[in-house]
Amino acid sequence: MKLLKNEVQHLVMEALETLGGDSSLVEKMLQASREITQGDLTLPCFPFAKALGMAPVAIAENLKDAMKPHDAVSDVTAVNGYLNIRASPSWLAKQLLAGRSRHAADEIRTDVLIEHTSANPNGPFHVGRARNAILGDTLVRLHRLWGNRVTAEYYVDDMGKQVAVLAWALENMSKQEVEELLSDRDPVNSQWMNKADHQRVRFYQAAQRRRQEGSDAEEIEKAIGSLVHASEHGDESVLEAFERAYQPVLDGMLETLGRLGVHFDRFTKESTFVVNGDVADLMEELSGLGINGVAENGAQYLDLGQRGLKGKTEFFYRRGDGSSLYATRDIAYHRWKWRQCDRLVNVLGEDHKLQAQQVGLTLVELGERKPEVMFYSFIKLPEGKMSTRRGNVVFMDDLLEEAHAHAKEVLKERRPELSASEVANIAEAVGTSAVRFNIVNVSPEKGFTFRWEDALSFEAGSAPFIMYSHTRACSIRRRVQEIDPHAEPSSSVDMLDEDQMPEGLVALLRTLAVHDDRLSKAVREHRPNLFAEYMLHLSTAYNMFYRDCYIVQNGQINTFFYTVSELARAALKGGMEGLGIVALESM
RNA sequence: GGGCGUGUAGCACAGCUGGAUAAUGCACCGGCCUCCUAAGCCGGAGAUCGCGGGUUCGAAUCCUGCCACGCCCGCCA
Repeated sequence: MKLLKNEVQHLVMEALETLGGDSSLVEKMLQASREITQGDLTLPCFPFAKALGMAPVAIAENLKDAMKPHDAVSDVTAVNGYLNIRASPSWLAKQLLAGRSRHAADEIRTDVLIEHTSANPNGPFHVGRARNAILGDTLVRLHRLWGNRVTAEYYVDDMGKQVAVLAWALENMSKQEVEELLSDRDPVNSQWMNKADHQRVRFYQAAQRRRQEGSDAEEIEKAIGSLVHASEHGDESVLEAFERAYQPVLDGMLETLGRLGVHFDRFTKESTFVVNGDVADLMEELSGLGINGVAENGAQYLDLGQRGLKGKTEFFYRRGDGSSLYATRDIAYHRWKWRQCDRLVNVLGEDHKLQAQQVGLTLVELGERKPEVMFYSFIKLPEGKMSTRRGNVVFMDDLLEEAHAHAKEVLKERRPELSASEVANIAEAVGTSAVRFNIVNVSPEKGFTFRWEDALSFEAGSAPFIMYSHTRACSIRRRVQEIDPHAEPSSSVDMLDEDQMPEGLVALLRTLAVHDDRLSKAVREHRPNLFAEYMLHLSTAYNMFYRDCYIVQNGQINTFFYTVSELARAALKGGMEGLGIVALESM
């Protein structure tokens, strides 16, 4: 609790100095209490024992007695060698009501560029890719909640083999031929028949099959090879043909993502840096580096082993034919990105770890900084790995439909009086929010197994749980305004005496007070799950407050409670937006 | 074979820059709707923190060995 720490750290330091202890350690050691029931800040006294020649238990006791009283502190205790400091709830309330709980502006807000998703535009968005989009978009939103200026960027892979296969198939195969080749597979869900990503992926899949099994596989390979070659040398007519092939697919994917609340500020095409010459310039510059090496056929690489890379140390950036590689273009892209931000973050699957290291080391070699990377591990199905080729994928479009349908069922049972359009609206919000939360709630580097029952769970620990708390706060506001249309939250209200404050109120005040502590950590360490956890705590705290503190009773409005409720409502709403959960006012 | 990551109640997940009785949810058991929405609240039970060593006053947390799982080790993207 930084709010409290700012206030009392010097008191703890002074108390420690009276015992002759090294107060410079206090800054680091005075930390949020692990046992929330014990207090808000805790100083473990063990590290001071040796220097003071005193038992930790005695140090804690002495510190307790030496601490000067302060408005912000309601209680200081010494337990088992820990000095526990509890914030005064009424002091907390005053700070919160006066808007002083936000971290000070000394924690700089910056320009951040976050690249995420960047999936190849060759087919519908599936759940396996969802982690990138949802984590990335959440990170974007959390940075914005914190106050940073953010550009969310999608790097479009508009050249190379995958797009070439798609373009070739659309040019050279008929719809009928495609369906014949794929006759052993499930047909396109009729609901998505007219969605270009679902339509065109069939061409891609059929072409893949012909490339592998067809009698003319060799010729096809040749044709595709020449397209790839042309695109890599910046042939604009080929690149334009590619774009005509993938753009409708990308649009379909973005429609799906939009339904999840995932949006981008900018799309940057990979070919940009080939066409504008940046890649050629870059390769020229790389070839002049001391760690440059040349293979027999003229291909070039950097020996990153000399810069500490383990395992395979040769990093190839130029083929024997002189063309660039994906990673080379990525480096050109990164230099371009660095010219427009202070902080650069990439969201990447764990399969990109080596490549990210190569790109990072090369950037350093060129005098640039490494980007920050949020890695996540893949989503798998209970049956095993997801694979487009084997056809065991869950499309995001289908998941969202399921989630919507499930929410609708729940809703019909709970709120039979709602109209069809209200039901549709709420079900969509609940369904998409639940899907997002299910993914964002787990730590990115942990493996994730997609289970329908988890994705569609609406109970405690889910997005609807948070949404529900928020609607309660909204409902209360509506009631207050019905009673008195001019009712306003007020920062100058009579508060309850500290000893009369109910448990739920105190819990809520304490939770609101640590909002920025948790947000700043989530943003700094790119760990959205930490903030998701906070939002669950906040919702629980609001529910306790709701239980203990009647804002409207016998037609009378309790302005203090109402003010606290409104603070919580704002925090809930802001936090929900930060997580991409739809903040409904009624559900 | 080498590199990186993960391993915490039946399941899922937090805590990991060393500190108290390892937090939370699901499932399980028991209570709460004449009272601001019960998608809620209260209580109960459930954990050799993968296994073995080491460092330390103190280890889920740090070091080391082993085991299991994932990812990578293309002049692919």
